[in-house]
Amino acid sequence: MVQKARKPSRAGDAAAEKRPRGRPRAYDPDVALARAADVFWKQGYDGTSLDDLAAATGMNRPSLYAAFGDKRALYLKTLQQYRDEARRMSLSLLEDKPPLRVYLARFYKAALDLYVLGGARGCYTVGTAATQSVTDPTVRAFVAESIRGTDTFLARVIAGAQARGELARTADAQALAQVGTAALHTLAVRARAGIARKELDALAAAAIATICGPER
Amino acid sequence: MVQKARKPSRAGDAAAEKRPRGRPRAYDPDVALARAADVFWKQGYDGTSLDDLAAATGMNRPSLYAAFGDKRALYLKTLQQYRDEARRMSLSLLEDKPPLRVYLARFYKAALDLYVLGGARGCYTVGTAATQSVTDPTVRAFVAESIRGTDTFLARVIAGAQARGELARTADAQALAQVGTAALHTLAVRARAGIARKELDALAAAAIATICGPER
DNA sequence: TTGTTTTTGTACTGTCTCGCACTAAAATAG
DNA sequence: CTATTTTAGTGCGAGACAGTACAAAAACAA
Repeated sequence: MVQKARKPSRAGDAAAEKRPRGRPRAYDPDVALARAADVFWKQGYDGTSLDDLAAATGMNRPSLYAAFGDKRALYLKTLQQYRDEARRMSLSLLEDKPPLRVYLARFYKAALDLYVLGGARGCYTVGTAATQSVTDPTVRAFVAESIRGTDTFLARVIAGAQARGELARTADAQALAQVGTAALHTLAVRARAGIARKELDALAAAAIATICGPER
Repeated sequence: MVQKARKPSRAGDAAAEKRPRGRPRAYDPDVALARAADVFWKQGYDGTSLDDLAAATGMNRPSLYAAFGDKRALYLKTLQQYRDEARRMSLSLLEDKPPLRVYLARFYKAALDLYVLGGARGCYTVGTAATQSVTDPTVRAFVAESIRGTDTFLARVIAGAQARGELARTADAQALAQVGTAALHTLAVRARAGIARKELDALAAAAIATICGPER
């Protein structure tokens, strides 16, 4: 699975902004990073060799080192990219200010779409980083931050809905957010265990009902 | 960390039932299995070498092979042992037929005691098997069975409490059990992320409140 | 063309790793 | 005391792996 080589762009190329001096790269760093993440996602950090990564990205080892540093540095970059993308997505689903119930449905659907893409792989962070977390303090801190980030993001969304009168004023937004995160985690684990999408959807619906109350 | 050598038992040994013919083993298979699990638990499956396992068990590689087969077979045995032990524990906490609220408090306390033992390592299955789950169908099936086992076990416990009048008759035991499992999963992940015990305890308490209703 | 710059691709080194063959040791049986 | 049985422990060969040195290639500059 080789990356499509960028054709040698001549002078009149469309989006070609001032090509730098030497031989042009044969790969797109962002695409390569995503391909590398795919491999880590499936095989885990320790289960992935540099040859696996080279094969997946279409790059050879020296190019990998030059572009991303060693295996660990590359992995950390994929984690970062994953989290950035997830946050961007979470925010974009909020743009038209939907009711909480609608938003959560979108949120879990988007997550599950990602979790079952190309086989049962679950959440990238839960499925691979959690394993490394014990031996690598940097990864551990990253995972902890990610989880807290999800908690506080959901808490903010839920508090907003509460302010709009969608939830009882007595409800504890913080606690409900943790229920939401817990649901995400169990979905992440269950998806990686190969449990069917239908069941996962039902679980997500149940979580939404727990947070928002039974459907009217 | 070498295993204590069993002293050469003479004829009048207490629990010595008919020693077999050849040279006696220098290790206890169950202890060795537990030590091996400790290493996998911390470093993950792929992150653990046979030398690591040999060092941890005090056995050498040929003895490991003779006793447990190859690395994968050994890992599967540790998974089995972990699940058996977890189930045994879950049942033993139920022996004096405590109220649901009390039982769940014990249940999560026991889980967390295990999850933070010797550093932040979380749940063995979630923390290590989930990673292997994608590439190893046997592990995947095992993880799925374990999760379903937890679901149905908690459902049975909750339904029992419901029958005793501890929960509203309208409550959905199945759904509440999934909340309970989800809480366990988020605790497993969070523990492995190094989140403090105090926070984990609070999360467990919140989960219990969600299942049983606010404390009276 | 010729030189400069940057990337690509090959090849190499030392280390780790698995799995097994083979020898040494520790026990029992007779 | 010798033979037999079972395990312990050493050591080896084949292969995987990470990381790097070095030469070839592809672009631009002049």
